[in-house]
Amino acid sequence: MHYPSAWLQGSSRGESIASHLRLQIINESIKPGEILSENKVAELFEASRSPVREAFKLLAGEGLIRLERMGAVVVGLDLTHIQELYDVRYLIESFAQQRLAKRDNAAMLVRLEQTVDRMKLAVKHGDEVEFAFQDFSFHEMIVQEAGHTRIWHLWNSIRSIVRTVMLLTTANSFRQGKERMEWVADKHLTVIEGLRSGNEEQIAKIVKAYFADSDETLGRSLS
Amino acid sequence: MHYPSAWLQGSSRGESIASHLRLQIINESIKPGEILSENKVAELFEASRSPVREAFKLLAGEGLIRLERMGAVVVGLDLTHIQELYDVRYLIESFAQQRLAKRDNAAMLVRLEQTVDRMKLAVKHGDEVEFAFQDFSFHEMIVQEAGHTRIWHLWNSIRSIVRTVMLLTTANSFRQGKERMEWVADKHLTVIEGLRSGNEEQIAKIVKAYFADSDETLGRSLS
DNA sequence: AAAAGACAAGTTGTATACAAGTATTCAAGA
DNA sequence: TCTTGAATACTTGTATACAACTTGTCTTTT
Repeated sequence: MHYPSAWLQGSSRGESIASHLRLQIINESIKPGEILSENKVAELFEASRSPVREAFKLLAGEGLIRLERMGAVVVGLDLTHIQELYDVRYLIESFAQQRLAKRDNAAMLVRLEQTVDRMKLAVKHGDEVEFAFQDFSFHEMIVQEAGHTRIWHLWNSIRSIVRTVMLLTTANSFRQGKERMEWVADKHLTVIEGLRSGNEEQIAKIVKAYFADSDETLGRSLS
Repeated sequence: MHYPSAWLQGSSRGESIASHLRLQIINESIKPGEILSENKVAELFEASRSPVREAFKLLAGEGLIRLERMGAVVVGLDLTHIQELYDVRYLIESFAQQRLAKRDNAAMLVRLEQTVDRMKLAVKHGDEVEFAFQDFSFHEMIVQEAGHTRIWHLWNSIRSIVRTVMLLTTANSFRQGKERMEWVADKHLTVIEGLRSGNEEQIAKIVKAYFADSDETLGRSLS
């Protein structure tokens, strides 16, 4: 499995290398405990140390590797870590949605619906990568629209990992059939309904249910 | 005002430059809208572009500057942004404390009490920098002890900013007299009491009160 | 006078070079 | 056989070099 090249548009060599390594680490093609050196990785990607160094800094900031005196130690993302990632996503997204509850979201809701439509289209075409992309966009849009600088930066700090995890789990979920994916897409409609209601308690309930389901989906896709 | 050199122990030239720039940006010695170029900053710090580049990446990740094609644009931290920072701190810390509620925290509580003692000693000696350091350590300890990898990384992503903001606001608060600082130190004791009780609702109430107070302190120190 | 185009200065992204420090290995001696 | 020590190879952090691109200015042309 390769990182979708379309997702690398406009990114530097360093970010590109980071994306490939990130996928392989989460993928466990590169295993926890392994030691990466700037020189070896540079040779592997046929690049110089500069962009590799940038990639290492990015991955270290995401906690996927740990920079030490002699080599970068791969930390990896086991199931526990992924569940922790969902904890954080829940924290960020419920904050964002509570903030949106008070506003007029008409324009955003239209775009969210369009996104869900694209998800369903992706199911029809059997296009996993497109589905993952739209799923990601859906959640990112909510966080962005909340208009909270710091929350947005928190999201940015896990953005790449979330995108990659979504790519992998979506690929797994697709193997459970199209009905399952339809169900996943429909789950997003409940979120839209919540936001449309503008009722804070109802939104809280829906977001909670959403991530409880996601957690269950996660367990299912990795067993 | 300079960044305390003791806080730079073990950090690379790049992190060091980042710390100095960070202080000046939050300080508004460097104003929003200004454009920094790698070459000029390198010359200023008598370093090469490599560490400056690293510093820019760090500051961009923290949202203090925005990397563009031609130069880095200073974003800065106005009062609104700082309040947003407190929102995030509240989010992180209440999550961490809720997690701690279920555990046995005897050892940690001792260390927290020691930290508060050091804060009071710092007040006695009129040592602002030491106070800020202990205050910072207090909150970092709580997040770390929660033992949640992802929350820890969220904290890491705002760590440097929080530290610097604390340094500046503490310096301001000191001008309001020692009684005020004693009061700030005592506030931390209520947090310890909460954690000792192990009661989730009580903890929630205390953390909420703590950050409400901090927000008020913030307004006071910047007006 | 105004517009268009070429040129010059400055910027980043990447590659390479160098220096300081660390781990490993291998050999020699107890 | 085990320990000790020196040498070697490899690591990162920083400095410098180069290429591609952007921007603003100045000249030339209409």
